[in-house]
Amino acid sequence: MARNFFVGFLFSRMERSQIHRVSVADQAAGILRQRILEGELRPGTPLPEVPLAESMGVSRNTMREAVRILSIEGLLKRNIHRGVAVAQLSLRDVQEIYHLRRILEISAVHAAKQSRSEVFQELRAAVDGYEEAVRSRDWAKAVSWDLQFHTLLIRFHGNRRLESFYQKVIGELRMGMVLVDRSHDNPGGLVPVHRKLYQLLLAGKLKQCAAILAQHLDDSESRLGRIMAGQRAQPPGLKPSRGTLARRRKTSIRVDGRGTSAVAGG
Amino acid sequence: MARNFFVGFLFSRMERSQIHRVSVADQAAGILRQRILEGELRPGTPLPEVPLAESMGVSRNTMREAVRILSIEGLLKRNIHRGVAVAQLSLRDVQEIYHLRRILEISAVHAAKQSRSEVFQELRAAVDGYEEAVRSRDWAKAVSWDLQFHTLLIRFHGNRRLESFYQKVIGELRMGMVLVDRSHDNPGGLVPVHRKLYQLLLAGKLKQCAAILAQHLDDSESRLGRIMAGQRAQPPGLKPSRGTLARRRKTSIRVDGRGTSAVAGG
DNA sequence: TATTGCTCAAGTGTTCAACACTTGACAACG
DNA sequence: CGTTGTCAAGTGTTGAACACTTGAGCAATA
Repeated sequence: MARNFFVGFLFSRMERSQIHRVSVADQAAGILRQRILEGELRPGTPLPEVPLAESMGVSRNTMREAVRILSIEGLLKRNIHRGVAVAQLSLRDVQEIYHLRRILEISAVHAAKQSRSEVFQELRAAVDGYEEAVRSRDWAKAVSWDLQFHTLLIRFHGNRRLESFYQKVIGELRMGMVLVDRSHDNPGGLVPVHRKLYQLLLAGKLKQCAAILAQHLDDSESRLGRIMAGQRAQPPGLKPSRGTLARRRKTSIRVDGRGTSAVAGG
Repeated sequence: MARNFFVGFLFSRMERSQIHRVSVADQAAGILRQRILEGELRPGTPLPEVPLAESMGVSRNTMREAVRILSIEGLLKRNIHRGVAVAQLSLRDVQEIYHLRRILEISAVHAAKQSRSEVFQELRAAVDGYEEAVRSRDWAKAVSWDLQFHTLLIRFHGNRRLESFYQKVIGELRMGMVLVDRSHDNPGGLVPVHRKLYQLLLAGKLKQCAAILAQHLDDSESRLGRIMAGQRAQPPGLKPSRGTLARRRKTSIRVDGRGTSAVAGG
């Protein structure tokens, strides 16, 4: 018994989660998620099961599990017997998501006082990283730091379920943002706002911080809404609606997306 | 064209959703979900894939899809290579869930004014149904009406994502509640509170309503917490912890659960 | 005695091949 | 011009198969 105590002490820091033990389906879902979130697979892109599975070197059943995961997350849309496609955010979706962000982030700011300081350190890092990314004109990274900042706000709630839900919602939003052409947008202007939010938070001026955050979210929403409205009317001579799923030709999946994607932060 | 108009008119009431077009995996997940939520399958119950699939007459792959769905919903817990089991709520989980309910329901009450009256009708029906169920001592139905009332509150947000998230969370809570023995609890006392909430809502006294709701949620949480704490110490002569998954013997699944389950409302 | 190593059964993770069914497109037809 | 077959492509589902992990029992060992 005494020996067991020492053994337990010595090995108490070994983390079980370090051991690479994730199912193939989860890994496939992860890869696909990354491709979608990075804009390699644009919204609306159909994803036939067989070539998709082959392109990743997994079986069709395993790929179906992966697809199931992502469709529950909202990144893919399944139409029964008609296949899956990368989900497309409507304007109403964007409104819903920003409505959620207002509820969750603002209440998070109000709950910020009793929290520990580690979150503040990470917030500071997010602001600095954001600024650095904008300075080097790395927009993909800038968006990441931007959303990271807001995700950290949610941490003030100290609620795992809420965090994962928020993460999922932000994922959807990010997917919707990839269709925004970077030339239309300059996310660099949002750095001062984030810095201001951080300073107010640090000073404990929560009401003021919440007010500015609300304004910030309103601005972001209307900006994204405008861009999406313009984007939707972009193909000038075409019919406005081609149905939800464009019928796929015999093309294999375009692993090369290489779009000029990304950037319209929040 | 004119013909098409008439045809469209004649068939406009035929609902696409009526046509039985749900995948088998979804149906299996639905059945399993129902069994869990009704307490037929208690928290901690291991669910081996093969007999489970056979008991529903579906293939193992299909059942794996169903299991995947429910594990994402949080109703099942998957341990890799060790099988799945009905999830068990910890006290921390309960705290988290009630924290969420406070955030979501109270802000919903505050957003209640600009909403339509149809929600009020349904709220009224929920209160009446609750009272009726308590009068006839049908506790399962009483819990349903109780949770239905709170779900309707969320409708004031008018946010589909939020509604489905709340639904999921309530599902988890309900699963946790099935281990509460009905003899320890009398949910009938909560009818007046619900009626009061409804009346305040109808009168537009939102702040007062929110205050009572907060109190109500606090009470429910501490009540459930007390019961769970007592429940956890229930098996007196046994070791307190047998690991997360009790190792299964060669028994087939007990399709007959027949526990004296349910009832500790919110 | 406590530890180590071995074996074995049970169960999960994953793949593969097959078939039924649905869908959309195209051509033949009235 | 609208309707009706026909057909290929793709999904939904099944069943069997095999590799691998896990836990438990049992013997060998120091």
